[in-house]
Amino acid sequence: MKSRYAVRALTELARLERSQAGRLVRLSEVAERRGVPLQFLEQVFAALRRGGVVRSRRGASGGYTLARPADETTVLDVVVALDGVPAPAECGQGPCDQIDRCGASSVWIEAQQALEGVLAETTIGDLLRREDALGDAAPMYHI
Amino acid sequence: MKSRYAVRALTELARLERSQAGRLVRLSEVAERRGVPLQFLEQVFAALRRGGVVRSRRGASGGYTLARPADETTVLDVVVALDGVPAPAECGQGPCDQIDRCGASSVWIEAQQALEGVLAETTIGDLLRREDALGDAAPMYHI
DNA sequence: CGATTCCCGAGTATTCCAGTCAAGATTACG
DNA sequence: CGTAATCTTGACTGGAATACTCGGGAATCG
Repeated sequence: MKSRYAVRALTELARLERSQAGRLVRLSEVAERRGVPLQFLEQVFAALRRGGVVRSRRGASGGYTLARPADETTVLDVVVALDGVPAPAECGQGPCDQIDRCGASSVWIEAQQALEGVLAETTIGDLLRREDALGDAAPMYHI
Repeated sequence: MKSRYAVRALTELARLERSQAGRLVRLSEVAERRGVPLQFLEQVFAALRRGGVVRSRRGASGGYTLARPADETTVLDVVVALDGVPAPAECGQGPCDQIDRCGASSVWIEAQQALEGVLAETTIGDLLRREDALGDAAPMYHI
């Protein structure tokens, strides 16, 4: 949920980085462009920093930058940094005791792996390119 | 979350149905075997009935039965009946306005489709067979 | 120094979820 | 018919998570 904000913000960050190489990007700039409350973004980016997705420098003319190139930063990295690893397959805790022998749990595990697969194969760079393509061409199709 | 209880309960229901053809299954029976609070199961099965997954008859010697054969009842059916269709890709509501043109949203849509794919390909019958296999063979591997 | 920017912890208002309670409706069977 | 068994419904609750907000503190640059 908050991952969605993060992904969009990171895409914007990647775009700004591309146009002004070297310079750090202010959070207020991103917040304004995407219409997200600044103080909420601060909280999100703090978590992203702890997760090693972005790096920061503070003080005047400080800001954020991607820790790795946009094409090596996956959406899964972002989700893990924010919401923790998605675990719809908690086995070994309360509900899974001797009675059912984890046969029913296998679906959730497979589902989780499928989900992680998609998230791990998509990078921020991909999204930036997709956004560029949409911006050039069509009017907006609200799915 | 509550889908997990439902899937396990339905697996148990399928097993009981298999052994006593024709007879309806009491919820209290399922609840006891899986150690789930009865009144919670009632609530879950009410939703399953509205979703067309199970059928019921009330009164003495009433109970529940699968609406379709176990091999034609998918896990996706269950999840949809309980939590509604999983929609990590809400587009057209608040957060997705003109600024980002849904380029970033494509990941969530793909993720959702991958997840639905897995859930739609697994049936209650599959799970029952998996559980049987585990019961025969190994001690329990808590994943 | 002082402006700018990130950083952090606490606070809040709302929403969601697991589980409970109590009473009503329907059927079976004697 | 009457009674017991069983499903059906709806409201309710306590706790957790979520989406923010606020206010101040710390680093860095000019």
